[in-house]
Amino acid sequence: MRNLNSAQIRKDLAQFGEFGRRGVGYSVGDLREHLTKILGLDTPRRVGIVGAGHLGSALANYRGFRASNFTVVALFDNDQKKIGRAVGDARVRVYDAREIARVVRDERVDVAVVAVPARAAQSVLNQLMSAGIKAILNFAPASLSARPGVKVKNVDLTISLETLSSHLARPRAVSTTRPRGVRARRESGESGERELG
Amino acid sequence: MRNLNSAQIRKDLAQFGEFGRRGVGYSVGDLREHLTKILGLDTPRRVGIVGAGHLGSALANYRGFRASNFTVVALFDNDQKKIGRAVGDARVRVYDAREIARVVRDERVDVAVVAVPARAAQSVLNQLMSAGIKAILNFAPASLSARPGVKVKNVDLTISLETLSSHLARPRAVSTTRPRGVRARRESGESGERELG
DNA sequence: TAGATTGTTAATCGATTAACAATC
DNA sequence: TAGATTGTTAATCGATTAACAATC
Repeated sequence: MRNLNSAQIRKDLAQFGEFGRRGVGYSVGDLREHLTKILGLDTPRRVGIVGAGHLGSALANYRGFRASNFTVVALFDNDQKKIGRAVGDARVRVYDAREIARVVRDERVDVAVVAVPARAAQSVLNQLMSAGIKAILNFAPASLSARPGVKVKNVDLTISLETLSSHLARPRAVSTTRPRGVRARRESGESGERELG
Repeated sequence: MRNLNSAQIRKDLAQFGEFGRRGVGYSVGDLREHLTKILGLDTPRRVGIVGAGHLGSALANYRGFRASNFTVVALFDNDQKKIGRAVGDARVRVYDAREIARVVRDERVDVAVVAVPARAAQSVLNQLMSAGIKAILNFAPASLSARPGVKVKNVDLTISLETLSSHLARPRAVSTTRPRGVRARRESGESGERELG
């Protein structure tokens, strides 16, 4: 966890303009509005999910989106048994994956999610790029190549677990209330070679 | 994307010991082995997933774990209809969530995944901590409080989408092959005020 | 004017890169 | 010895923090 201080926050905010008034402060409402806009969170986004398996279905029903500007407007699959059905509580129906281009246009999909098996992921990405999608969240454990101008963000669940694993491997990262004397310092291996101070 | 150079890699590696031989180089095999160990990826980890809904089921069947040291050994749910069943291709059966402590012990679970609705997440986390779990991956859109020594890593799918959204908001991040003359520089708003050089 | 808080410049700190001695 | 490549020190760069003038 990194700590911030007031100077840094003031400086960072000033990068984007003068939002505050000297001697008075910042207007919370205005600041929130500005930041939302800067981060591109003011525009509602329409999400299309490719793959109506467990993961795709979970995402279509994900409650975390409720408070955000993201709405899932389409699910795609190539399994005829799933096409036309609704998934869970989601209002959205499953479209044939061959109709990606048409549905993206009709439903004005902004952002796509790839939730298909790894072997199908690149092909799906290609279809999405052809359909004009510029922002894609990829859950498939595959490294995909996108053309310039298209942003692919990979969510690799293995990597998430691996960072936890390194925590288990190094229990010295655990916080302690023991005073940091010579002994503690030596154990943690922190710049013990500093001679002054 | 950050670039690394050889000096930095040498320095970083040297932090953990002398893995190379001057004049010769690094042994790829040895280096890989060392790094795997340093990152704590040498020990097989046994994963327990709480919540056998769409997300939990997706994770239990996630192919990305195949090449890793993670094995899903238990699924938990409080839905009697699910308990005792297998989920998808996964060999693992669903246990009663009330048995978390016992199963964690019997199955030697190292790492837990929380894939339950937000309202149940803190309570599940508490159970996992009581059972002695020290590393938890949380998918619920809730900010949980863990006691010191317990590492909770949150995977917030909304945040992942939001970073994509900011890409859509700022198309100037798109790479271009156009030579970076005065015009291009002014557009991208990069330190144009530098006067020397 | 006194007090408060921003925007901004100057000082500090840490991380990256360059340079080079040590080693094979 | 000449060539190559590491480990490590010195130089550079950028980011964070401190200080302060501008403003209300």
